[in-house]
Amino acid sequence: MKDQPLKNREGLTETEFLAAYDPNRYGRPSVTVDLLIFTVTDEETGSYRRLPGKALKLLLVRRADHPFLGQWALPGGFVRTGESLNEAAVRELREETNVERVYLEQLYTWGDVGRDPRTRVISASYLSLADSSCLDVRAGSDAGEAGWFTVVCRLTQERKTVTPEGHILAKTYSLSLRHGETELSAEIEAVKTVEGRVSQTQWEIVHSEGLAFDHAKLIAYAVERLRGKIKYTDIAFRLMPERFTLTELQKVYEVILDKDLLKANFRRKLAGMVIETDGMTKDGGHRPAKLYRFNAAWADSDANEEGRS
Amino acid sequence: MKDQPLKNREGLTETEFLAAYDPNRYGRPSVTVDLLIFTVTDEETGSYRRLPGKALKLLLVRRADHPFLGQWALPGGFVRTGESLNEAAVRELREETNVERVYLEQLYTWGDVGRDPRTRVISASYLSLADSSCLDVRAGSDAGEAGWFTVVCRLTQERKTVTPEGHILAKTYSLSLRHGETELSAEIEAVKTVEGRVSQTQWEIVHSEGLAFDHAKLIAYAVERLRGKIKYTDIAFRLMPERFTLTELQKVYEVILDKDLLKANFRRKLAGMVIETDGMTKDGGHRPAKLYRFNAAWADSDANEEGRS
DNA sequence: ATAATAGTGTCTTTCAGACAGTATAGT
DNA sequence: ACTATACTGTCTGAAAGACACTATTAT
Repeated sequence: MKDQPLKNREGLTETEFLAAYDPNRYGRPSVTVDLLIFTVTDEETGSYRRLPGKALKLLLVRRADHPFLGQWALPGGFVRTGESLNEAAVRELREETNVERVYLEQLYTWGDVGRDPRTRVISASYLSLADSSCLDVRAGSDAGEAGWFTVVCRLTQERKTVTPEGHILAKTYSLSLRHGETELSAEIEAVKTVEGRVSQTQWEIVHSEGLAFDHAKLIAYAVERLRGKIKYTDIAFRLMPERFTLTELQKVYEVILDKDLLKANFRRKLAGMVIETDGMTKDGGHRPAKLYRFNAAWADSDANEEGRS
Repeated sequence: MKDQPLKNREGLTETEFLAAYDPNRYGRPSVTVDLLIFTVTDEETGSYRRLPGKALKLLLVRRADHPFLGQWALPGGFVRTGESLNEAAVRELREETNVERVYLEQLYTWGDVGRDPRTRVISASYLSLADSSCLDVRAGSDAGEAGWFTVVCRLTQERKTVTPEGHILAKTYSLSLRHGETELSAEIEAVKTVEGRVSQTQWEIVHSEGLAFDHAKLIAYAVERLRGKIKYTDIAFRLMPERFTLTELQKVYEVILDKDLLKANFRRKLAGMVIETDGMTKDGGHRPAKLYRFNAAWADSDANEEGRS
């Protein structure tokens, strides 16, 4: 607004100030992005003229170095100086899966001290969803082993304690990840405390086996979030191929929500989000189904999304 | 699982590896927390026996140094080495407002390059809500001026463009912040792009006057989030005093949502969240109202809260 | 015919929205 | 009586949940 440069208390102009600025005045943590890349695959039922089931899969990589050598971790890496947080997430995603144009959304940033034994690390977690037919399932040009793990995350306990000033709601999730012979498991608790006019939610790992860092927590959090958002947004379609039957779509919802839905109601609810194509399935032993595609003109009500919050 | 220590490719055990680890191998950005501290205050209507109106207020501090010297910014600061992200937010909140036990929730982490001219800065934004009667309104033991700004954030334009492969939904918000003679204004766009099976939302500042950094974006995002959450959680009560009338509560909803609500419906919807007390208002020229308090046993359905998503 | 899936019709309950009405203090 | 607020009753229509029913293919 003024043409003559402002000076601060030391009498420096902004240019002078910036030239003298020492970026190391405050300790600097390392910042990483961690990716939760989910997809849904068909699982053969084997038996005669039955439709394949669906499984929710998550990509994990095996750690080839300390710390947590040999354990499984979420793909991710350090944010570089010249790239934004989102760009780092896109880069890591491409490095791990060779896909680029898929759904990617920032979830939560984890910043506890001691999360990483090497140094102070703050990690922004990103949720990514992809159609399995677009993915090289032998993922990872990156070094080391990678694998798609079948995810089962189940609410196993819900405790509510009423206190004089409020209540405590503790939910325990058991998380199980399977890939071939490898089975990882963990138990995570989400504790919500309401006390007077204050409330707070905390996620804690009760126990974790085979998973590196605090990644069990990040996974449980992401699954919960996925479950929440699938109810009121169109994210499920990010997991579908171009054309699909309504039964396939319903199975995707069911595997994510970990519960069965009623067919008639499901179809009514999703009617506006899909468009009938002229294709039909013509496989085996039963009535063929119409193929649908996503109605890209459908607009959800939620503005707060970061490709949400 | 094994008692004999694992060694990596260089033959180092974990202890050896950690001792040799160079934390500066990757560039380290600075990390800050930025606080969006909202409260609701009474605004005198002046005129005869009328109830006071309500205003949504946000705490801003005036920058006493470069960059953006003299402009207004969100309170916040660097995360220290020994404290978690949440702890840093709690500390900054205390430093700015002398309150500690209030609602605090992580919102989103902003990591664009060039957000801060000093150095690479990544900022986790936190939403805080407090009852104005708990706050020292002359906020800030911290150096410099601070002020509670009346927030008006209004959706001024909504453009939907249908493309062959999807659609683009652009929402323009006009943000206005007033505190005494000072008036800050900005225009922010939230652009959601749906293209085939990919979607993405981006927030951009169209113009910003008097607000430092990209804080206009953080504010618009927080207001949108607050509007979203007030509909399905109990956060509104974090802004209320111990006892309140239903009309007061309704006015808080109205000032946040920036629209009028129908009384009968509002009361029906909130009936389960409040408990009648035996108090009554006994002020002026009209029928007295019952006083209510928050029903702390009320449980919202949303697990995904930090301190949701 | 039968197995297995595809797809529809409709009843009930719940809830949001709209509106009209009654009640009660101070002056 | 009048003003300004407090509070209630009820109609409507949309959406969610539950369930029963019909349709169509390959073998």
